[in-house]
Amino acid sequence: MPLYTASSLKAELNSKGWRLTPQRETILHVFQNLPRGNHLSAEELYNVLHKRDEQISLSTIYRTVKLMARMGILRELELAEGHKHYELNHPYPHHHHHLVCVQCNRTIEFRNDTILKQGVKQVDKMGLELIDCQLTIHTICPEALRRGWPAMLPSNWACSRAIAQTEELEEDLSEN
Amino acid sequence: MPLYTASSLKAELNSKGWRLTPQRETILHVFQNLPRGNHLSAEELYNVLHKRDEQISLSTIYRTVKLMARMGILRELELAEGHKHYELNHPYPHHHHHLVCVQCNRTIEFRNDTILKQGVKQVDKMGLELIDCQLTIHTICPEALRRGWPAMLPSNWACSRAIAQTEELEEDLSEN
DNA sequence: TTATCTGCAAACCATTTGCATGGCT
DNA sequence: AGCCATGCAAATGGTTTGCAGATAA
Repeated sequence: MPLYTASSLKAELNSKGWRLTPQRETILHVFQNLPRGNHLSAEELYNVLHKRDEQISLSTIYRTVKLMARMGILRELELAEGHKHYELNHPYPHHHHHLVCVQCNRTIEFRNDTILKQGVKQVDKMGLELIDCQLTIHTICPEALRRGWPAMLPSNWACSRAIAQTEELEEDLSEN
Repeated sequence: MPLYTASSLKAELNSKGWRLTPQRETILHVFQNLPRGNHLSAEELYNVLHKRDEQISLSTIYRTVKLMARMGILRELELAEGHKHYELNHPYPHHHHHLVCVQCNRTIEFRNDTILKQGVKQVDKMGLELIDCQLTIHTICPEALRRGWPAMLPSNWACSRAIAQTEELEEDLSEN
């Protein structure tokens, strides 16, 4: 299931003059063990590591995560939360895309093989190499629509999904 | 050709309790008159307006551009340059997607009707409303590949496309 | 008239960077 | 040994926000 073992990661890094460090290996493992559908921001990754007493500096996290994204190991997601998220770049058939509500920022994953095929076709046509291919669909959820969206009332309005999301977050935080 | 006239924009804004201001009208016009394939960051838009002596504050630009993106009038692009770009959200058949080189950040537009169709299908299936649908393909250009990419040497390496891009930029700047 | 909008300046905050130390190969 | 990587702290820079005055509706 893991796409990379320590040694295959090492080989790929070394082939470019880079090194396999404990930090890089640890970070890869975190992503490999992340339940499918989850993605982490740099800070979230930092916190996950802290709980495990495997402390890695934020700088290193930012550097590693960007390196791995450029290598095609991770995928960089821009999902409207104001910061980037990362996840393993799964190949077919686990490759997927994202749908984001512009009001509540809730993200929904979906698979669609046709899109990946079109991406590959496009890249082939131009003689390029594909690193990542992601469709992002911006929508408004039904609840927001019902309330008369678009209405930008960030301080005193949120659709029920956004509220549910906030409550979930607060529960997570209070668990510690 | 323009998707919105002053009055249709006004109608859409007013229907949500918002207002048509000279600033909003001006900003829409800038995007409507932008050659197809161009996109502007907030700061670029600010500079364009300054040259025309139609000064609008950066805050207003940020607020307007975000509002219009949430309304579906503009599209927010994340093209790896470290800041967001905006362009008119053209409907079919002018709808398009982007391809970005992870080394030189050069962006190439391409059209692919199949992808938009899949996006619409996906959203319909879930009973949602589509605001925007954009495929972003990350690649490495042939020049970067030839030089042994991936190799992260930001200070002393750039593929010829990146250099060409820089030169273009410098020419643009020296024209004033 | 009143709620929205603008402009300004200050605040924010995710991300980057310089540098000295540490550690792969 | 030599070069790459890490950690820390400071800097960066795009974007947001509070507030008072201006202005659509």
